[in-house]
Amino acid sequence: MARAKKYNEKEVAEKAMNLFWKNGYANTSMQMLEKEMGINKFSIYSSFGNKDGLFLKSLDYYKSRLFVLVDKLVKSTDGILAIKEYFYDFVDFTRDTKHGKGCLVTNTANEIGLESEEEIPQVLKSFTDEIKQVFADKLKNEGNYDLDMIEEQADYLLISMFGLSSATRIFSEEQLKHYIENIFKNL
Amino acid sequence: MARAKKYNEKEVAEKAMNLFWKNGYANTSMQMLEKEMGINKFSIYSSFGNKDGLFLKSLDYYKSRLFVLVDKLVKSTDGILAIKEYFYDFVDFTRDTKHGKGCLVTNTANEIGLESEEEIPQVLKSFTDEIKQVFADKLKNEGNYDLDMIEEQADYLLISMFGLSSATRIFSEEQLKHYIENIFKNL
DNA sequence: CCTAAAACTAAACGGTCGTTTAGATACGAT
DNA sequence: ATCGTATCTAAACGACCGTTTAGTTTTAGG
Repeated sequence: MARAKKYNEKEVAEKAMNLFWKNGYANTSMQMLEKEMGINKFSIYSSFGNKDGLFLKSLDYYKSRLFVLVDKLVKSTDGILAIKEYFYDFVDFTRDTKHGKGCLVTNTANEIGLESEEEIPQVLKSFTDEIKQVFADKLKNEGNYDLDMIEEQADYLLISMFGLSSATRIFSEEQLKHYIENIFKNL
Repeated sequence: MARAKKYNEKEVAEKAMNLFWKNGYANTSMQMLEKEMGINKFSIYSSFGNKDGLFLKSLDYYKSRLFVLVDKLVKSTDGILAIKEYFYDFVDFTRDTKHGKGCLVTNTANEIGLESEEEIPQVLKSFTDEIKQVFADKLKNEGNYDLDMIEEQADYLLISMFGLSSATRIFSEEQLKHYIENIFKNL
């Protein structure tokens, strides 16, 4: 042992996440991160390896924040109504930040895709799969759907979430409300 | 008059569009464009001014391609069914390319936003406004909606198009079908 | 044919990217 | 107290970015 770190890795990772969230992966440079995180590039590299490593840690932190909403959904007994509430919670979640920049996961999926075998796309893919599974489980509890129908509706809800995420960056609260109400009109 | 250009501006702009479409705005470099368009950087700059100018011309060309579908929608007498068909046409349109990269307009909107006063976001904004207006007109012809309802449903359809555009990059033909069918189930 | 202007090629510009390195500094362990 | 090691600062790395420039080639008009 020699010298102790002056910064907390969780804290600086959170700051990094906010910058990635606001600007996207490619448009967030190490120089900007250096400034925002308040530590030197050397420290960033020694703590997180490289830019991808830092982004993965940022994603971790983002997911843990989002899981508060997901957990509420999982634990609810309200069935489809709980999914609708999750959509509204998600809008509030994106509005919570100064920047109205949608969802870090969906933004990154739109930016770099989900198809590559690289680690970041894989993490994104497994997250969206997880969300879809939660939707499917909720629909299962509803009872009045056969298995094919559940798969179909879960896809519908997941894609609608992608739309909602884009929409939070562009459309007004009122327009988002109309969108959500229409999504659940026939479920 | 001195020397004549060896290339056709429309042709090279189309090639540029395909590269922008595949890779996004920021991730398409002038070097890549030089190679794809088959002409020197000097020629690109003398024909299009700069990267933004080239992108705007690419957007022009893209819109003219997409307007084939929009025109069909405008001229149709099938009301809401025509909008649904437009959604399916749009999926085919994105599938027409080797790369399954969604819609150049929505991709760019997701990448750089619609809020800045710069020319590119303004062009994107006016295009999405135009599409929304087409949706609204179709709904008007349907007769059984009041004006508030039309505004609301047009927003719903436009945001659904954003979702569909993202979805074409990630989900299967079958999943997209489920999504579209669900969108129009209650209209 | 000659000339002048436009289109071409290729190299270089300054700036920023992600990443690395050299050297100064601080501090727990002996 | 001092030594060894981990953390810090700050500068530099090569690569690529969008853009410009200098110099050559082509060709229409007089």
